[in-house]
Amino acid sequence: MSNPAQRTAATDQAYHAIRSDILSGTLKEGERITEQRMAENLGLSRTPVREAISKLIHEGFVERGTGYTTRVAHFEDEELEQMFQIRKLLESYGAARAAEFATDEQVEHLKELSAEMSAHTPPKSQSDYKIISAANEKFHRTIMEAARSPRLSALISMAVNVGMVARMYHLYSDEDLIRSAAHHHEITDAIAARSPEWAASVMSSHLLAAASMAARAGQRKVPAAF
Amino acid sequence: MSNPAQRTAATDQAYHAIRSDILSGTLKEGERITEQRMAENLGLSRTPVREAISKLIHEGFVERGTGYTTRVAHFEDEELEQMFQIRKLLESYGAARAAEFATDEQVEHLKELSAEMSAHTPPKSQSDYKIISAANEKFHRTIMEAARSPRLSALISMAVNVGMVARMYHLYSDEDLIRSAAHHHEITDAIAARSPEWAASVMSSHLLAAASMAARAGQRKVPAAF
DNA sequence: CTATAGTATTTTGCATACAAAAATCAAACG
DNA sequence: CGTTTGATTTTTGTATGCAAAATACTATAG
Repeated sequence: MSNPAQRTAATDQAYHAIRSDILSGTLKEGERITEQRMAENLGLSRTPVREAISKLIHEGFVERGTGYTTRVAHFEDEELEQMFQIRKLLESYGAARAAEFATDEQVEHLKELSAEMSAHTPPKSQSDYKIISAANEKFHRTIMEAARSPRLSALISMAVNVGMVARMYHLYSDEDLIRSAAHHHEITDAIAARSPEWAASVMSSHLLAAASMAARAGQRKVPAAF
Repeated sequence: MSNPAQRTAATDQAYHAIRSDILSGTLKEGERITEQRMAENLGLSRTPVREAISKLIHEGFVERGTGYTTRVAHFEDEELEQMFQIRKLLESYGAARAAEFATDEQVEHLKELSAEMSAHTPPKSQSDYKIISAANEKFHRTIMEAARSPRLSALISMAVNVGMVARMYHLYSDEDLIRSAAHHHEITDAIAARSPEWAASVMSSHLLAAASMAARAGQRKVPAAF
């Protein structure tokens, strides 16, 4: 259009913008989205928007129907339950390996992330939710890196529908979040103590608790999160 | 080049071609790949190749280094072990769910497949191997379908496909294959008996045995689990 | 001969163009 | 009034062009 030398990664910009719109509810569940409209709104061309959408599809924020219909993903409660079960299997294993292979720097990083989450728990504002959510994501990713198994990481990233997780976060009660924070601390300690079984066990509890919350949340209606 | 608007999914074509080249070894581990060269080889433009590569990166077949270096992901020897551990986790869970959700028709089908495999075990000819292999594949797929979890199915098929092409015939001794056939029968019985724990337990044994064979076979080839 | 600086060549990221598939709309028909 | 069919407009998939970043190459200095 008129912006030739844009050196700020357009794909990232599109990705975050759309993702944010989905999480904020600006784009509602089931709403149809098109590359062109998104591109126009952002003042970008279709190419980076297209790539961003591909990524969002892979992560489960967006889904393609038959033909040219692309819409904000809506997910079944059953799927959410399944996802947590699978995560439990894979991430427990990952945590055990992390206890074995994590570097001191990674352990330190986990401590920082745990502390950050605790500092904002229970959350008092929307921004607290965002901070917790982001730190949580990074926490789990750091553990998987520490597990030193690219294949495992790839599988988990396929298994985990980030969109589902992010959108259900606001369904956690304060008690849930406090316990979650405690779990993070305990997982960190288990890894620091180099105890694979302990780490796996706590991770398992952590995700079973999450699965239970997911099931419980199925009763209520979701008013589109933060 | 001179190809007017090909309507046969170019992205899929590129994806499968590159993936296949990686699995077959045509593209070696650590080898650098560029969009342009891939596109030229396939007679496509960069765009679909680019998308295919993005997908492959996300799935862990390809990795980006710093800058413009994109190369075939390095496949550690140790990852073989990981692969079986992961498969053990996922397929045991799948077997448990199958015990819960399989239809009578599916149970019947599993019985037929087990019987067919037994009838050709130990194999006396190359065609016996092929029959066993085909029945084995169908057996596992049927269990997966019976598990009623598309996400799980997708993950397992990924885990199995990664680096595990069908050139594993000679790694199994007759004793191995006899035991494998016994496992299949027992898994079928466990599912027929609607016992998730039994099914999961036998499946676990089944894959641990396969892992052990893989370790015994050395660092070179990767067997599929019969 | 090695190291380094400067240049030339790749390689990617983004924008744009165009054709085919799909969706939308409208008119004809029951 | 509802349904179907045909034309019109979106919308996507793919190709292509271009500029900037990164790599490879070359020549020069030490």
